[in-house]
Parts: sequence; structure tokens; C-alpha cells
Amino acid sequence: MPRPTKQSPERGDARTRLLEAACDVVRQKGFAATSVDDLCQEAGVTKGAFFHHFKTKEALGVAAANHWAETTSALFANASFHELDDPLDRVLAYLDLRKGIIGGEVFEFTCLVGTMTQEVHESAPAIRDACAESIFGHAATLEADIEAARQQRGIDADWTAESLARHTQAVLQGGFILAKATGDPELARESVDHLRNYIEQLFGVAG
Amino acid sequence: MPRPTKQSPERGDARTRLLEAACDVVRQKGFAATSVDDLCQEAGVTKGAFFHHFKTKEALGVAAANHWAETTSALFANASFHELDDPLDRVLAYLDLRKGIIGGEVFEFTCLVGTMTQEVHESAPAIRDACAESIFGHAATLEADIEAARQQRGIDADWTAESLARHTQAVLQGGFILAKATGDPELARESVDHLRNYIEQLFGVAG
DNA sequence: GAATAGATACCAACTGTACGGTATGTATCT
DNA sequence: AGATACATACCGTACAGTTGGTATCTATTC
Repeated sequence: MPRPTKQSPERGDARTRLLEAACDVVRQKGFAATSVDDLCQEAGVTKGAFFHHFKTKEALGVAAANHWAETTSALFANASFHELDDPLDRVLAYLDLRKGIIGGEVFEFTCLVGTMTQEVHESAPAIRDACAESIFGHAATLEADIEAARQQRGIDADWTAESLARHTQAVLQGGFILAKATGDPELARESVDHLRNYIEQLFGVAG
Repeated sequence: MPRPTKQSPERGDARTRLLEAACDVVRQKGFAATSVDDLCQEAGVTKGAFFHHFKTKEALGVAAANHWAETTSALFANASFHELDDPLDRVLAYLDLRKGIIGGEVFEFTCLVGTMTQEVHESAPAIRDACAESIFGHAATLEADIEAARQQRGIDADWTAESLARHTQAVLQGGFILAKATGDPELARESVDHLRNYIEQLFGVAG
């Protein structure tokens, strides 16, 4: 899904370009430190266009979180691991996919909604709620496979599929923070490895 | 951060109050959204005092990260779990302590340096580095107990104590994000439970 | 131990500007 | 003709940082 560039004239409309700019710039600088002018410049549009499409900067934040939820859910919905028959294999393949994405520049693999949540959880509830829906909506797609795996293998666990799905998201988000602290993606991958190891152990798989 | 010396005698109250204000306000609003005036008002000092003690807002960010490292390391250094004989017990008791701290208002239990890292990792390397030192310095204190536990129990692991110590910090940081997304501390505690469960399994402890 | 000089710790008032947002325009659709 | 999709120019303010001041320490000298 190649993103239109500033050179190419048939790139998306201003609204879409602003949302994509927000994904990139906010992940680099944070939401508060990203100015409306920053976004307009990155998107190649004017402020008039910005405030035509978004009533306020906060409204853009909400729309960006929703845009993020849409694009990432499409990404994972189309991934090939869903074709695996064994639900546990699907869960583990999901983790492998997540790990494989982590690399290159920090802003390229980190999570927009995790970043925004940290900043605005108190001051902008509308953005926070949109971020929460993205995170937990995504976790819910994983929860189904975890629960299926648990039932299929007859695991009598003291944890719920819901909590384990949420835990995967916590590990990913936390890994991103360590990666940001050092600039080294390996720290995020390392935590995914521990998470995979944990899930294998929960399901009695030999490492 | 250096204790008051003869050259730099008892540092004014204002400096400490500003650092403590930063810990509170930045955890609520984020670093960029926290204005110097916010901090001065919270600390009950004037802007003149602020810029007497800190050359720039960024310098305050560095000092706040160092202050955080100091106060938290003192907190954990004085905790009673260090008296336990079994190193694995110390690791598990550390997790119990971490879990016990999580509760009340979000800004009261979340991590200043994790929050700041997310925001400034690209734009303010000095703050990022101070945050990284706080995070990984803390992880290192845990690493010692993990390594001792591993050697004591003769575990031939495919993971290092260093990576597991870092993973604990990732889980905590990630748990904080989920808690912020919902306002519910339980989500952070839940991830600590999974982490504890993981470590017990790594060391062959029956849940 | 008094006087003095310099450094430190603050305070109040100010400044330049970058920010979010607005007002108003025009071209292109339906 | 009206709505949509932009663009240009502008506005009030909140921001980080400055200036210039005073009070209070500390060190030194006589």
C-alpha cells in the first residue's frame, strides 16, 4: 500500500494527507509538540485546508487515532497468518509478524495511539478514548485466537484470553518505550521474544 | 544528582519544589504540554526562580529525570525485599512491590521517565538519555537478583538476566499505557501478574 | 566582630514570536 | 445556486526566555 508522495499529484486528498502526516510527525515529536503548521507543511497543504477538515487540533488527533485503527486493522486482517489452522500457531505467527515489523527508524514501527495516549490521557479524553478503542479493538482480534487455542488444547488456565491479549499489547507498547529510550529496535524485539516464550509455556509448547 | 556541597550549599527550596512539580504535572499533561508557568504555579515560585535554577525548560527535563532516578532508586533500595535470602524470592517480591504501588490516580503510579521518553526521544536527546539512564539503571539493580537466581538454581536459559530485567521494565511501561488508555490501574496490575507468572515458569516454580 | 565584597536565591515586569484559530476569498463540483 | 474544497492573510494570546532588581547568605579583611 504505497503512500502517495508530495511530488506525485494524484496523492490523496488533503484530509488523508494530513492524517498520514500526523501519523509520521506525531510519532517523531509527540502530539503537543507537533504544530498545525508542521502538519500542513508535511502534508503540503495550507492551514485553511486543515481547519476546513478538522474543527480543532484535538479533532485531528481523534481522526488520526481512528485512521490509525483503520489502517492497522486492515494490515493485520489481510495478513497470511489467519490461514493457519491451529489457533495457537496463529497467535505465535501474529507475534512473529509483530516482531518482524520492528526495525529501521523508531517512528516507523512505533504506535501512534500508544504515543498519543501517554500524552493526552488526562487533557484530551476524546483522543484518549479513540486511542483506547484502537488498542483494545486490536487486542480483541487477538483474543479470539487465544481463546480458541485455549479451548482447543483444553487449557484450564488462571488467566483469561482477554487479559493475555491485553498483555501482548502492553509488552509491545513497553518495548517501544525501551526502543525509544535507546534508539535500538532490538530492545522491542527482545521483549516480544520473552512474550512468545511465555505464551509457548502457557500452552505447553517446548521452546 | 549531587547532594548539597559547600560550593553549592543547601540548594534553594525552589529548585526541589520545581522538580517535584515537574514529576506531578508532566505525568498528568506530558512534557511539551506543561508550560514553565504551570510548573512555577504548582511549585509556588516565580519564573525568575525557574530560570535561575534551570537554563532552559529542556534543562529542567534533564534534571527532573535525574531527580526521578534518585528518588525511585532510593525507594527501591530501602525496600524490605532485599532482606530475603533467596534471590528468586527477591525478584518476585520486587514484582509484588511494583504491583502494590499501582493504584489510585494514574499520575500517581505511572513513570515520569517513560512518559518523557515517549515524547522527546527524537527532539531532546539530553532528556532522552537521562530517562534511559534512569530506566536501565533501575533494570540493572534487578538484573543482579535475576542472575543470582539463575546461577543458584542452575537454570540453563536461552535468555540473559539483562534481557529479562529489561523485559520487566517494558511490561511495566506498557501496563502504564493501558492504564492511561482506560484510567484503570487494574490493567497495569494484570500485566504484572502475567510477568510474575512468566518468571515463575522460567524458574520452574509451580504457580 | 564590624565592614565589605561577591555570590546566591529569588521576584516582578517585560519581550519577541510561534501558536491555534478566524475571516474572507475563489475555483470546482453537484 | 449552493455546497465543497481548498488558499491567503490575519488576529489574540500563551509561550519560553530576558532584564533588572532586592534580600540574604558566605568569605575575607581589618
